[in-house]
Amino acid sequence: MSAIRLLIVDDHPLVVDGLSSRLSSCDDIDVVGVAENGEEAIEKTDELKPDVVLMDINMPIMNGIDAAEIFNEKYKHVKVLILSMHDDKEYVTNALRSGAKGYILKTVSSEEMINAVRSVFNGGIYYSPAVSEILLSKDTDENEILTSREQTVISLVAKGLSSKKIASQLDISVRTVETHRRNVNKKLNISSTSALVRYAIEHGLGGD
Amino acid sequence: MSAIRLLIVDDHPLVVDGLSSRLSSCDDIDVVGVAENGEEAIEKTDELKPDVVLMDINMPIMNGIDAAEIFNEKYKHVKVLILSMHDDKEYVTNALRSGAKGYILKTVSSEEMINAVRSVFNGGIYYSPAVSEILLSKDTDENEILTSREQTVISLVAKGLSSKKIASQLDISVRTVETHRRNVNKKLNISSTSALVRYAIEHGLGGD
DNA sequence: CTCGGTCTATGTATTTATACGTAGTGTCAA
DNA sequence: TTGACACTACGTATAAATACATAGACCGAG
Repeated sequence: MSAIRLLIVDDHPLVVDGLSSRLSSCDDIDVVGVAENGEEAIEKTDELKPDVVLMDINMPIMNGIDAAEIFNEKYKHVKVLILSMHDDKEYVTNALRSGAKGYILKTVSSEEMINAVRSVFNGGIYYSPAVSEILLSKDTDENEILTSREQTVISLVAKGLSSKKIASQLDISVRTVETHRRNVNKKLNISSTSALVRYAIEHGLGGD
Repeated sequence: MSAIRLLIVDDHPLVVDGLSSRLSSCDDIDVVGVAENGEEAIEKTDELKPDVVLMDINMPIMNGIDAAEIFNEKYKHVKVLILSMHDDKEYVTNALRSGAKGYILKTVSSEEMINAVRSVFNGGIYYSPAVSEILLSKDTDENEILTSREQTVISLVAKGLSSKKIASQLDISVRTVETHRRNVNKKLNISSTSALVRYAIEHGLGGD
């Protein structure tokens, strides 16, 4: 049985080098290449023919989610395993929606990461325990109780716009913006702009 | 000549493991231990006797800056090398102010990281080229035009405290807090709390 | 000693945000 | 058709923030 051909995609050379180094002691995993962003990973796939792509999300030029979608379209045999620091349900569900076969956090041990690579190679879907917990959580993700419009508004708040400017941009009245803010505050049990900005940034609604 | 005793401090096991693995091929560097936060690093120092501590900034329980300050007080012979993803001048200057002998970004190659470890061990101060550029930059970092007090105030704003609460905490009048806020807004050309919070978070003044 | 910078604080005025309440309109599913 | 939901918006009230201006006290450097 031949080794798993692994492509590592991360814009931090230290991370890449460390992973490569660590994996060099695995007989059944062969690091066939590295890439610094999603686009480069895709470009190298024909040449490198990876079985599994271990990929970060936040990268320049093309992020891991967009790349995973393309892999899912054009290279169905290539399994994407996301390696991310983000443990928000939002990120996890977006990744899986994009076709990734697994999601592990950067907090996991090397052993678990190696197990994850093996699992997805063998056709499984791998979530680290912490991620499983997030997905199975009975606690509804707060973003899911926010309407689309509310998310739009707080995203703009998080970009630093005042309610007046938001109203202008969305062509609605200031009073409507304030109502949306009030509704969000109530749903999330917060009562300051600061907390609202923080929430937005921490939940992928930072507006950037 | 004996090997450099290196202690790696990072809350991401994958990073730690990768670095250890990579460094295991260096004859002159001996990874004598790892720690997941600043406090643990300090606690292990008597036992492990590291020459150099390669340490991240953002970690639970005690961040790298606070830890570096303590190293600088209690273990002067131990050289702290910061390994961080943050390239803000603020982070760099805070780190160096805390006594760290070097600052490299997580974007550097393994070779450079190894060189950095050697440099600080040999008594030098090491900045990666990108960091040097930041420090030599003619562009004044906005944080540098904020007074210490102003930074304190906006840090608390970013933590979600109202001006009234900040006044109470700092034992000054609300009007003084407002004046500080106004001065900051003027210097940074912003005019909303949301933009202020965002600025603070993005420039290491998030108050966390 | 002088001067600049920082911190503190107040007067005045206006705008903005938070919060309670209410309700019309449109859409969609049952 | 009805009801639920989302979006829109206003009345009322209060608190908080923004902005302009001014100035005293203290400290440190020249």
